[in-house]
Amino acid sequence: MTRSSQPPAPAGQVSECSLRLVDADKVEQVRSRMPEEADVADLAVVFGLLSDPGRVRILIALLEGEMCVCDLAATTGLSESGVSHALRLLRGPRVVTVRRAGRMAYYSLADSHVRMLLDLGLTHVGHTGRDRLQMAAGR
Amino acid sequence: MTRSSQPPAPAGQVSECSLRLVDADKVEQVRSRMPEEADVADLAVVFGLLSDPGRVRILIALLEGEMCVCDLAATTGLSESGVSHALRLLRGPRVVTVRRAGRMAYYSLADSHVRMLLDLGLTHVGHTGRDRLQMAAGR
DNA sequence: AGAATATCTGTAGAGTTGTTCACACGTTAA
DNA sequence: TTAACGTGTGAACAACTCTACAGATATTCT
Repeated sequence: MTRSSQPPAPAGQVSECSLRLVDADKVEQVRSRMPEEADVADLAVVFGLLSDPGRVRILIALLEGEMCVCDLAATTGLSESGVSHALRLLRGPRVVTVRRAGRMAYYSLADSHVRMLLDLGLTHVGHTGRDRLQMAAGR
Repeated sequence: MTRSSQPPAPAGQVSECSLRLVDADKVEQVRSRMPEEADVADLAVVFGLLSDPGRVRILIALLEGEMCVCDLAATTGLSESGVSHALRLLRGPRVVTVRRAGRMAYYSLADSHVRMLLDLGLTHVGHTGRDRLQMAAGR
C-alpha cells in the first residue's frame, strides 16, 4: 500500500533525458499545480488504510459511534487480534482514537474527513438509495 | 458498564461461536447497517487504486483534463511503461477512460466521484498542515 | 516495403501486506 | 494471591503489489 514511487523530477525543467512530450505547455501547467511529494505520499497512505475490506468494515462500524475491540470483532467478522492489528494501523495517522476504561478500549473515528471519504466511496460503489450512513455522518 | 455475560445470543444471529460481546444491541444495529460484502470489497478496491503515489499523481494530473501517456509520464516522473500499467489498473474499474486517436491514447477521469475523493483528500492533507502523518509513531 | 513512433503486455524478482498463532501486559473478580 | 478477562504485540508465512526490462502490437512516415 505504501510503496514510494520515484518522486517527480525537480520542478522547472520539464524535459528530462529522452522523454517525449506532446503538449509541453499542459505538462508544465499540470506540474506547477502538482502538490508536494510529501502530500501525495500522505494521501496515498490514507487511501491505503482504506484499501482493506476488514479495515473498511471497522471504520463503517465506527460511523455509528465508539465501539470496543471485541464488539468490532463480532461486527466485522475479524478475529480480535486482527481487529487490534488493524486499529493499530489506523491509530498511527490518527484516523481513530481510543478511550480506555479499565481493561476495555473504546475506539472512535478521529476525523470527519475519513467519514466523508467513506460516504463518498460508498456512493461511488453504487450503494445508492436508502439512508444508511447519512444520519451518522452528522456527528 | 455492560458486562459481557454472553446471554445465548439475543434472537438476531449476531454471531456464532465463542465471540464475546459487550453491547449486543449496538453490534446488531451496526451489523444491520453494514453494506453488502461485495460493496465493501469494491470500495476497498477503489481506495486501493488510490493508495499508490504514482497513481495518485496520474489522477491529480488528469484533474486538469485529458492527457496522453507520454505527457503523463513526463508529468509524474514515472516511466511510460509504468504509466501504462497504472492506467490499465485504473481502466478496469472505470476510474479512467481512454480516447484513441491514431497511435496516441488520451486518458481522462471517468467519474466525478473519484474527482471528489481526490479533492477531499487533497484539502485534507493541505489543511492538516505540517502535521505530517507518522505511520509508525502511533504505537 | 521498412523504420520509427506511441502504447500495451508478460514476466521475474524484490519488497510489502494481511492473517494467524502464541504469548505478554494491565485490569478486574474471586 | 491467583485466575480470568480484554486487549496489544511479535514472528512467521502465504499472498499480493510494484517496478524494470524485454518484447509485442498498432499506427504513421518515408
